Amino acid sequence: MNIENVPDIIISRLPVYLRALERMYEHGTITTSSQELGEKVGISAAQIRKDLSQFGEFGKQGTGYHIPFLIEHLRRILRVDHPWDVVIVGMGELGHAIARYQGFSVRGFHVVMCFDNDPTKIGRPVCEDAKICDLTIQDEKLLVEKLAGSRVKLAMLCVPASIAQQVADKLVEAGIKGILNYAPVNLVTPKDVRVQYIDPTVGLQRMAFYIKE
Amino acid sequence: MNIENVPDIIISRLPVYLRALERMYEHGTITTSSQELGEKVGISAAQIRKDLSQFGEFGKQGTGYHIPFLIEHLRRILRVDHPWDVVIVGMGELGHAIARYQGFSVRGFHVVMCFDNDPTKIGRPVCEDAKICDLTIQDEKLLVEKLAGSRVKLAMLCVPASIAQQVADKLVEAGIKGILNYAPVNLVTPKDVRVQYIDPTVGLQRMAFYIKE
DNA sequence: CGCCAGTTGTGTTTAATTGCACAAAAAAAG
DNA sequence: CTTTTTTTGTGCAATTAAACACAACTGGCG
Repeated sequence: MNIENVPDIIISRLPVYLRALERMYEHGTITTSSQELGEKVGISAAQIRKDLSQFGEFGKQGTGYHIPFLIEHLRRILRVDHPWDVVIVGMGELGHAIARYQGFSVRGFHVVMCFDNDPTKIGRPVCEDAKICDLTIQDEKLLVEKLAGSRVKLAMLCVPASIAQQVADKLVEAGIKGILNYAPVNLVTPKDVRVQYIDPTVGLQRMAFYIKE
Repeated sequence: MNIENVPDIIISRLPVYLRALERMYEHGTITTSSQELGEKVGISAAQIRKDLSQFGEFGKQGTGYHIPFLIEHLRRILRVDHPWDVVIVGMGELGHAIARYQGFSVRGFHVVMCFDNDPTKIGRPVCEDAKICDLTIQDEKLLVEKLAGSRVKLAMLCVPASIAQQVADKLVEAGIKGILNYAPVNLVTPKDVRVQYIDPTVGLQRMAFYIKE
């Protein structure tokens, strides 16, 4: 039950459990079993019980798990029981789409600043409709300055692959501890700075392997 | 060297190797070692050698790997040595952004049809500028009909979570074998239909766990 | 040509992950 | 109140994945 050295593979499943539980709760379900949850997320019941048991005893024999209780604990474990501020670097098509997307905010991640290195973009509003997003694109040169001392620890990286590493280095310098990297390159970072990769093509290629006709 | 039962975890790394190799090749490098490649992708050299050895002997002692040769073989293994047609279902903000995004096409995945169930969207062009994307949004009701008998085997699912499963069922019925799912729900599919999940929030939550102050 | 530095492919060992199975507890049924 | 059913948490076994280590091969150089 030492939360410090829980293997990452277990951590990686918790958001999936949380997502499914939140969904069930929205649908009015207040109790579930490892079996039922397992069917929803495609993971064996034993696996789920073992994963959860790393952090405490949340279930009750004969009954299962009380959903709101488990949600609360998972959020606390993942440290998403409070909202997080996030910045976006690289305001191309993708950066704009992400900034406008409402889904992050709903799930507790607030975009608070946007940066780009293109002088023609700097100073422009991210979105015409200020109700959707009232941010202004800032100069990437000011990144370190603006972030140092702020509480922002998470960034989404949407710059071209060719400059992703150097921008990542700046993010590290600015005290960022987690980078959601949309650029199709692996990043090298100090080990206290985590990177999560989002490359749809990798997913497509991986599936293509299995399609035989 | 029986390609059929190579573990999925190995397959999942191949696109990452391929991506790095293509990048190196674009930069004019024509030879690399497992050591060097490992540093680029953050995976041990031994792991890379063992992964590749599942499919044949591509390297040469003393020299390493000839990059274009290895790229060619990885593409053949992953079956991305020819382009793939893909459809998008759900033309909200996200679906539009994906349809306009040029990156898929560059890496061999061509968007050939777009569907939505909203009558006000059906018949509209995906993009004002036909040079970027000259597709028209089609009625989701026609999905099965249009796809059956076509060679399309891959789909990107961008509909709201609430209807994702039922649309996925239709995709399965239409003969789709791989779904890139952007909806934040797990999908249940027959085991010959693969699903890859893209949920940025999961990545953010996973990183949030490690940020302690 | 012979030696050295570099590098692969793989057999073997070690570590990590998952699956199994069951006692213990709770609730439901009789 | 007793029995049956349900379901958890967990020790142990089995499986899977990763790391290690080295023989075998290659190319370069004196």
